[in-house]
Amino acid sequence: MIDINPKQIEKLLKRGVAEVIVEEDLKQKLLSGKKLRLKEGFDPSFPDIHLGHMVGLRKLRQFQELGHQVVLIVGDWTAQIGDPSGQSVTRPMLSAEQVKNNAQSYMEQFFKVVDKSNTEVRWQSEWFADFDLGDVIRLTSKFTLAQMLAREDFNHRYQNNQPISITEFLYPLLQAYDSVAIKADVEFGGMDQKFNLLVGRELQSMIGMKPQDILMTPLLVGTDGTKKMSKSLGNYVGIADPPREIFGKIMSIPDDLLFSYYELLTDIDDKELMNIGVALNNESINPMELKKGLALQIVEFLYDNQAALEAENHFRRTIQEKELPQEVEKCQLGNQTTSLREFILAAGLAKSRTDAKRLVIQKAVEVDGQTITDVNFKLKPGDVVKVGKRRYVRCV
RNA sequence: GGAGGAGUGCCGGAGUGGCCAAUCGGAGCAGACUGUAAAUCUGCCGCUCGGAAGGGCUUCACAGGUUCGAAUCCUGUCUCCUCCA
Repeated sequence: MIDINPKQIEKLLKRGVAEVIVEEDLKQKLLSGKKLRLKEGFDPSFPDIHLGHMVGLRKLRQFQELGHQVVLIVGDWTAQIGDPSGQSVTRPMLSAEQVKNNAQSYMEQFFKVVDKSNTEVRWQSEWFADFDLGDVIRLTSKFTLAQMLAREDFNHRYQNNQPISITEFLYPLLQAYDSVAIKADVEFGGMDQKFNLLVGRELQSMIGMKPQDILMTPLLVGTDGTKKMSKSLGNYVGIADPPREIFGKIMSIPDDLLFSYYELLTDIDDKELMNIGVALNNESINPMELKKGLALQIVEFLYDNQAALEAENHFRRTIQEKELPQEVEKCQLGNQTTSLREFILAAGLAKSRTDAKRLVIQKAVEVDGQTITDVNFKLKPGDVVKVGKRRYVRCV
């Protein structure tokens, strides 16, 4: 039932793992043949999962394949506080209503990566609904301000006279209590979760439970190549994005990111991974080709082979060969909108008349393959207007 | 309860009476180039008229006021932060 192949286990604990606490302990647990409860929590404050989350989810999936049990915690309470991790400002509270809606769509995406049949979904409200003030006081009394300030982001904010709300201190405590409630053996999370994860260990042992081990995955750098992937920074590739978009976004990552993306987001074996590293270093391969391979694999994983090939094809035609895409959006050519500028505006290709004019003057507009710099250029039905690198509209 | 500080364009953040639609950085958009929607370089980046030069309009929390003239000064309001208690 439970796979205890030491080689396999060794591999899982190495590739794409930032840190394990306590490594030796976790190894023993995995070798024991016991079915482990793998905790993963999420806050339904943002309903979208991106590739950054996928790094951890893939790890979960791999452990699942050894036969272990994933316990997914829906943080319907913590979401209302907002995770302070990595934040430099206080988060606004969400309504219980919003949280419910987000959780649903979040899970749909979650199970694109993690095996649903082997996952137990638990809502925090199962145990927090009955929490009364006494419980809260008992829970908070176990921790000190010094402990909280040991945490870097709190400390930073404190030093800089930035506000920290009391509820934010509650966040790690609630998350820790989840581990108690579901008797977690291992908790998964990104490196930015370290503090929260450690509090879970602490609380468990205070209560006389064997503390969970912690497996942290590295933070994936976003498509901008500098900051961690995050929705609010806009440098993300969403798991639910359509295939073409995923493909395109992958193609736009800086070359430097290629290796880590391969390492964290694909299943290619370690040997092949090393080869890629070498090839990148001595420039014996065109990074573009590697990027295509990466994009293919990711789209295939999230959709299927056919979608991946289609997306690649689309990329090659429209971007590399600058061909017209097969289906082009249409826009009605009204009396008022026969001039190029008006049409661009009406078709939603520019946000204002000034903006439309700017595009034309900057040589960003082509009509039937000809660059046009005259804003008053008269369009006729059938003309295809191209704005920028990849936006096309046909006049009707 | 008291003292002090802050609110500027998508974000960060200059600017303390005219030279300000407002420096700079980031994001974004575009062009060139390229082995790529990478990197690099260049331009743009409130609305509007104009091919352009240039003009008009609405902006610097909100509402009033002083002034020939205000993001900048005054009054009030709202919001936020810090410190003391």
